[in-house]
Amino acid sequence: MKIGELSERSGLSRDTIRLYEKNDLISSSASQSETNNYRDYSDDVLLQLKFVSSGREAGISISDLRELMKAFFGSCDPSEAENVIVAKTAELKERVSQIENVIVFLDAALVKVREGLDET
Amino acid sequence: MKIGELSERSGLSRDTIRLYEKNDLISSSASQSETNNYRDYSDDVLLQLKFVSSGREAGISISDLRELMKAFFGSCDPSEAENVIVAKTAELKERVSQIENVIVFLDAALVKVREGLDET
DNA sequence: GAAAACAATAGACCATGGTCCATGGTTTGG
DNA sequence: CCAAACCATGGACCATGGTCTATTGTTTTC
Repeated sequence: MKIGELSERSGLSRDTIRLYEKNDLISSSASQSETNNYRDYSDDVLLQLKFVSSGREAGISISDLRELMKAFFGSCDPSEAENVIVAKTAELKERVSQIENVIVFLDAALVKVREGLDET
Repeated sequence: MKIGELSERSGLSRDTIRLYEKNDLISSSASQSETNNYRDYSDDVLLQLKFVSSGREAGISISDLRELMKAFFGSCDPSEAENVIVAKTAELKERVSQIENVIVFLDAALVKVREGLDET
């Protein structure tokens, strides 16, 4: 499919898709036509973009995602892929626990605020 | 205390502290001395910075943190503070679940990678 | 076949979150 | 008293992640 359809189906702008491609998160091939230089994207790319955008929403950087994509889909050796995935999983879990710490703090603050409300 | 000590004790650079102060995450008072324009930071600020930096590490933006700091320490009315805290808590929980989705994906990928390793 | 819609490329632009540097003033230690 | 260490201010600079624009070329569609 061409970038327009991919954009439509992925919910990402053309610009963002091109940015991701430039950063090696996805790849494409030249279209069959000899008269243009349009890029052709496979259906797989759609799945990859879904992963990428959920990763971005979760706060994972593009360069981290590039490593992960390489581990998943690239042809690098599986034991290195394993290392990357294990490492990133650990990072993400650390991140979750950081956020949960903040949530705990917020919960405590909420209790205090509500006590203040009661007294008023 | 002066900014140097605060920097030392908080683990944040002077520049970062000044950035946070400019963004109203913390505040300071003029020093007693009439001959300089140094700022003076209370011990409370140290706690606030601890919260801010853990929030930053958890990926919370400065402007979001500003709202939270206002809710905690500011003099805005408690019911609005409650709203802010509840809203931010919900956002953070959403973020956690996004990250956990990615982790699930990574776990599945890991299994596949390991199967691949076994076969080799 | 002409206009509208689409594509590629490059570069400008923007916000965010920091760091670094230059300047000039202040304080502190020896 | 003098140098070293500290402070404030402002602006430059950087990376990241993305959007917007202009230009030029290609397809679609009527």
